[in-house]
Order: sequence, then C-alpha cells, then structure tokens
Amino acid sequence: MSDGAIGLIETEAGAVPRNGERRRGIDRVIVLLEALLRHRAPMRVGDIARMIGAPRSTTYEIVNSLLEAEMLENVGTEGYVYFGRAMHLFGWAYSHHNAHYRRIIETLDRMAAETGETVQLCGLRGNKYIVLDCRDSSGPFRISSDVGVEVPIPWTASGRLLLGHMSEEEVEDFIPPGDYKLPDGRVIAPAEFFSDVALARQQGFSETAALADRFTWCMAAPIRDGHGAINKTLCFVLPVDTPEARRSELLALLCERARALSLAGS
Amino acid sequence: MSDGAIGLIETEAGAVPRNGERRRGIDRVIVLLEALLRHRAPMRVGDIARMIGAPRSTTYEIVNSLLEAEMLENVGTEGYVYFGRAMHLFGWAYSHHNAHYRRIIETLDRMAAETGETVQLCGLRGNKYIVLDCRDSSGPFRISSDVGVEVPIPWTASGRLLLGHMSEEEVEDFIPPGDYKLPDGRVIAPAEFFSDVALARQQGFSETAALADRFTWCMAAPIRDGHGAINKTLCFVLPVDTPEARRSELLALLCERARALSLAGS
DNA sequence: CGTTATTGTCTGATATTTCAGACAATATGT
DNA sequence: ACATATTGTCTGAAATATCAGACAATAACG
Repeated sequence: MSDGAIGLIETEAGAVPRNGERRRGIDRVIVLLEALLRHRAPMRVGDIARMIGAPRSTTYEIVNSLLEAEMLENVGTEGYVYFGRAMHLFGWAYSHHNAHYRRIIETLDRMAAETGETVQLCGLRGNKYIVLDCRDSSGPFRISSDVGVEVPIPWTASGRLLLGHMSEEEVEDFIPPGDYKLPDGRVIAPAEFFSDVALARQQGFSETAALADRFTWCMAAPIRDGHGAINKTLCFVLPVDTPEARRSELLALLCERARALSLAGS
Repeated sequence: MSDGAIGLIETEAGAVPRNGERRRGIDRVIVLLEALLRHRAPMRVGDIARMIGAPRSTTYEIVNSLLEAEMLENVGTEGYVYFGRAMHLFGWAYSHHNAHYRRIIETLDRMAAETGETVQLCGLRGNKYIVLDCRDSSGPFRISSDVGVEVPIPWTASGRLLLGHMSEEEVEDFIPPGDYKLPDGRVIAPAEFFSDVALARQQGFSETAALADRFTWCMAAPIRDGHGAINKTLCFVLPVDTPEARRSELLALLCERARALSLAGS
C-alpha cells in the first residue's frame, strides 16, 4: 500500500454487491472522482481500485479513459493519478456562468486583500458542511482548510446558520448522532447545539472559538437567496487569540458584505 | 430548438457510427462534458442529445446520473442543465494540489490587482490554444475571453511562444491549414507565422496587435518548466490604443513575473 | 383548430462492457 | 536467495447498459 489508511468506500445504493453483480461504468467514474476528492492526493490505480471496491482490470480501463480525456492526469512517474486539466476548465465554467456566484468570488478576493485574513465561502452538501471556496491568509499564521472536504455540521460556525430554517426536531433528524463528537473527543450536547442554531438565526451571524481545533476563532454570516433562505455563508477563520477589537471590526465587515451579496426577496 | 447554432460534434475515434453500433457510457459522459464546455451555456437534454449524437433515451439516463452526482445541475425551470458544484470542487482540487500552479495563480491575482489589466494564463490543448485561467480587467474597457475555449494557435501571441520548441517543419505539420484564417477573413501566410515563432523564441516574448480582433493588443511571456520547455504563458490583453510607454512598462513586468515563475533547469 | 415539434418516461432485445482470473515483470521484505 | 505483493496487460464469457422506437403530454405555429 502506498500510504495512509485507505478504506473501502460504501456506495449509497447497493450495500454489499452480490457476487456476479456488475456496476455501470458511469457510476464507477462518479465514485472514483469522489474518492479522489476525499483522499486529496494523487493515488495509484491499485489503491483506487481497492478504495472504490472495483476490480483492478475495470479500474485500469476507466482510469485510462479519464486520462485520455484529461479529466485525470499522471502525477510523478510512479503511476499516481489525480484530477486533470479538464476538471479545472469544467469547474471554472461552473463558477463563472452565474452572475451571483461571480459577485461572491469578487467579494471573497476583495475581503482577503483588504484584511489579509483567511476568508471562506461555505455551504452544505447533504448533511455535511463543506468549504466551497477560500482565500488563505497571507500572514505567517496560515490556517488553511480544504475545499470540498465534508465536515460534520456541529463543528462549524457556518453550520449553525445553515440550519436556521429547520425546527429543532428537523435538526435532530438531520444530523447524524456521531457528528456531535468533536475531533478531540469532546461531545456537544444536542440541546446546546439547538440553542446555538436559534441564537445564530436571531443574531444573523455565528461565532465559534476553539471548537473544531484549539487554534481558530471562526465567524460566519449568511448569504440569503431570493427567498430569504440561507444557502451559503461567508466566514473568517482567525487565530483564536485575535484581540476583541479586531474581531468585532471584522465581524461588522463580514455581516455587511454578506448582506450585500444576499438577493432581494422575491 | 432553444437557441444558437447547435451542430453535431464529431468524436475523434469513430467517424460515422455504423448503425447497430453502440458507445460506452463513459465516452458519452466525456463527450457530453466537452460539448457543454464549448457551448458555454446551460443546455436542454434534447439539444445535448443532438449535439453529441446520442439517442435521447441514453442522454436522459446519463444526464440524470450526473445530476445526482452534482456533476451537472439544473439551471432555471425549463429543463436546462449545466456544470454542477462537484465540478467546481474537482477543479479546485486540481489547481491547488500542485505548488507550482498555486504560485502561478497568486501571481495572476497580484498582477491583476497591481495593473488593473486583463491577465491570462494560457497553454495548449492538442493543437489548439486555450486560456487556462484569467483575471478580467477591472476597468470599463473589459475584454474577457472564456477559459477553456479552443482557439487556433496562429490567432494568438502566446501560440507563437508555445511552439518555440518546434522546427518550421514540425509547426507546419502541427497546425491545421484552416487555422491560419482569421475570424475577419484575412489569412496569415504560414511563412510569416514561422518567422513570428522564431522571433518570439529569440526575443523571449511575443506581441500581437489587432490580430484575432480589432480591439486588442496582446503580449505574452513564457513560463518554463524544469527542462526549459514552454508549457504555459502569462499574457496581458490590452486595449489596442494603449500608449507605447504603458505597454513597455507592462511588458517588462510580464517578462519579469513569468521568469520568476519558471522553474530552474534540472 | 389542426399540424408539427418537443419533452420526459418506458420497454424489450442485443451488442458490448464489466468482470474474474491468469500472466510476466518488477518491487519489497526477510 | 526465497517468498510475497504489486503493476500493467490480456482473455473469454456472462450480465447488462445502450439503443430504437413507442407513448402520452405539452408546447409552438400558422
């Protein structure tokens, strides 16, 4: 095995593929790309095969097709592959076709330039939180987090805002029980989390200090769509020891910019 | 038909699919995504089917799979689809896994901020030129070009640099004859183009004035890889009437930054 | 209103793709 | 040097995904 722990990814649909069962090439491609995204590093074909639970011969076949299309590309000389140039182009097309998204990205750029802090755009993917885009701090204290990696919602300030439209019961059904457990072993009481969500809704912003890790102070403000719903949030990720004066200044900026990006009610 | 001209895309391999012939789902996916990239706007399933030469029933099947994976997403309410969020995440992973590419992007950002001009990163895709990334001018005179769209190499300043490693004969074999014809009908003499390529190699930069269109002055400088080869170029796209003093100042900046991004020889 | 084109969903049959397994050629470890 | 694991490539055969075409339901048009 090349490195790290590589486990079998269970696909949503068929739990245990019975023997003699086959899977469609397209589905293999989808699972493969998602596996690569989670792994966040080039992988070898053999490891990919194990990770997505596909036969090696099939995996070679698929990988070669994707390589030819530049959706994947070879990295290094040891048979490693990772996302290719075509993916960059598709992703670029996605993020620029839509005027609203373009404005958001411009704001992200401007805020990063003005403040020098780490700025993120966040949202949900299923019942997990993900960073959709970010600009890393230019300072020596660089906290960077990976775009697209799924994180339990209760670990995040943004998560508290993004559940604002749900009742306490809905939130309870929505969050997998294990997601209240933090990386350091502490467990957030669900009741406490529900009241955090309510507070975030009332305040119109959310903050967490040293929650998912000991070093960061996160603050999030909602970007509302045309119906007033919160699909995305704008966040600062600061060193936890940032002085209060600086924090409140940044919070005000964050809320102002997020409000400016929100669409008028329909 | 919804809009615009939608022609049949010929796939590289099988010229005319004989009747009774089938195509693999994966290949359909690849052709579909490339078609969507060229079209640069949301499309309806029926139009996609026509464009990629696939049966409608197959196209629905594939599109629905990709929608579920968020590789595509619905746009509007009229059955239009375009690239989805997952593509953004895959593309982001591509462009950040590699330290060199990250440095290039930072340079792009900085140059755009410092000069306010349109800056591009360009490269080849097969025997065509494409813009890999860009930062549009902030000024009122905004010339934007689409990332990922294939353009004949002789239309561009970058193209002249990117062929620098080829002999005159190789260039002749490489460029499709039709690519010497400019959008306005003028035709570049191949001999003239070859000497442009030689000049670009000798100077270490390339400029074109009012070539692909009447309004732009383009200047490109090479980014060299570890072997001294030119894979990518850095460009400014300026209004054609930019004063000479400003142009030479920008050219100097461009060459300096491109050189800084080039990797030391191995 | 009749005519024509489109959309989205189903169906059954067959051409094809996925799959298990074998293979030689390297690596890796003891 | 031996045993073990891995890589990349092929093969034949069985399971099935792709395909043509039909269908009802709208939409577009004169």
